[in-house]
Amino acid sequence: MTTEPTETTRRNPLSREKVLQAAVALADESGTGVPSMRTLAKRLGVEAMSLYHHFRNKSALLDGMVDSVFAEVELPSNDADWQTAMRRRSASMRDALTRHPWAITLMDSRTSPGRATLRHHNAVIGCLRSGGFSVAGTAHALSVLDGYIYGFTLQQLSLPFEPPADLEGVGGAILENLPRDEFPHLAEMIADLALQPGYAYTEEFDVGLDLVLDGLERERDRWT
Amino acid sequence: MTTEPTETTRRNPLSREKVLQAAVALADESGTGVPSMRTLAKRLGVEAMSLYHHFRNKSALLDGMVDSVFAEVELPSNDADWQTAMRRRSASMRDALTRHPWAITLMDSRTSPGRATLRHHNAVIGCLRSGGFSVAGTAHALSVLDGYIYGFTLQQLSLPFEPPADLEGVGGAILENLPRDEFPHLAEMIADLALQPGYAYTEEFDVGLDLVLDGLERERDRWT
DNA sequence: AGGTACAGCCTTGCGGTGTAAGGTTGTCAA
DNA sequence: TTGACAACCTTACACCGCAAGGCTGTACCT
Repeated sequence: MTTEPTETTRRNPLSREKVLQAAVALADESGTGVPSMRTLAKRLGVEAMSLYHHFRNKSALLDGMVDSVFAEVELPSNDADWQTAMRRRSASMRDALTRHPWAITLMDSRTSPGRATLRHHNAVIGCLRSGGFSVAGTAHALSVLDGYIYGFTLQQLSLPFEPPADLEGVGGAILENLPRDEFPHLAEMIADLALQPGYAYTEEFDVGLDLVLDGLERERDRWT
Repeated sequence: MTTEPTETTRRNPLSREKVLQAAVALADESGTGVPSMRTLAKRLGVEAMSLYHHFRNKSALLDGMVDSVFAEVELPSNDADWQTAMRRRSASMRDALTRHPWAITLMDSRTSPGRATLRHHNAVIGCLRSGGFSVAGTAHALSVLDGYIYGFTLQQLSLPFEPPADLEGVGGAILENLPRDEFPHLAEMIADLALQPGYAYTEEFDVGLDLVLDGLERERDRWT
């Protein structure tokens, strides 16, 4: 009697994972942040309300998105010493946050961590513990390290240009309508650094990371 | 002929500053973040669209809010050495961001800094420069310091409880439905630290800050 | 074979959002 | 007196998250 339009529907029903994947992809494409339920549904060839069968509300979906970003982050290996392990997972973390710029803003509004997030934290703690840190010392190290990683990435994302792009043009434009006599040090810094052809803000990350890691190494045995 | 209902209107017309003040207050009260234009207008006894006579769009209002937070931050004084000056302005910065939790989330979406923001950065740069840092060294120091401050505060704000509040209760609740055999290190850490009566996450800030400042002091003369 | 339970999806509708377009009003200078 | 003009309001639109409830194909039981 009727045709069989439901075939396609039945063939590929949507799932938590498929929805999350689409949501992440959509958020990555539009720099405007998280997609709306309606646009997300449209992308999946589905009505908006269907998504609520897989997620209790939008907040749950956001939780899932954040967790899927953590899932992309390389866990610290136990083969290397803790410093190189931390260096690698820090770079991986920063890369993931840069690939998904919406994630860092999302992170601070979510309070219930997912499994990938828990696994990540557990692995990092384990790495530091077997690297010789006490429990309290691990807490200190985690606080400084993650604080630095998130904060640096946050700053980098708020820069008014793409990281490798023409810093000269933007820097010059800022310099032009900046009252140089009112903010002399700021003007000097932009002039000296940002306009230097070779300057890449991204490299600052490693400078700070090394500073933090050196400090941790020095304090490690003092932290009982 | 008509009565004079406009008297109150004429007596206190709204201004950029009054709108900003109300917006900040409203954002502080409701933990839900930035107020909508309508609720903000209602608070001011005005219709929503009236606000657009003082701000080109909502983004401009948000810029103003962020700038007004920077205006609250204590500028580094030139009387003390750079380390204590940085320690004081860091604490002041963290306090401001804690008073206005919505600000840090807002910061990364704004790209055009206001006057108070520029003044703040200029003063910090000046303090480091006269503390003996080269231009490049100041850039490094700024990157690490601000990164740490923002990142730490971001983490602190995303904790699922009020900083001084009952960590025991929440920690215990988390511990209960956490698969301890799957995340042993995480469980150990929560058990050992968070449930300790004396533990206050806030104090972690100073531990990390001292670590960063010590590192900066050590690297200062190496950075040409 | 017939009945029933149910997961998956859709429809409708509500109260909220930012803001474009244009109307109204009080003030002040010419 | 007139006109310009800033401040403010009204209306309207397209979007948002989501509560409530309807429909339909599948699966299992008797």
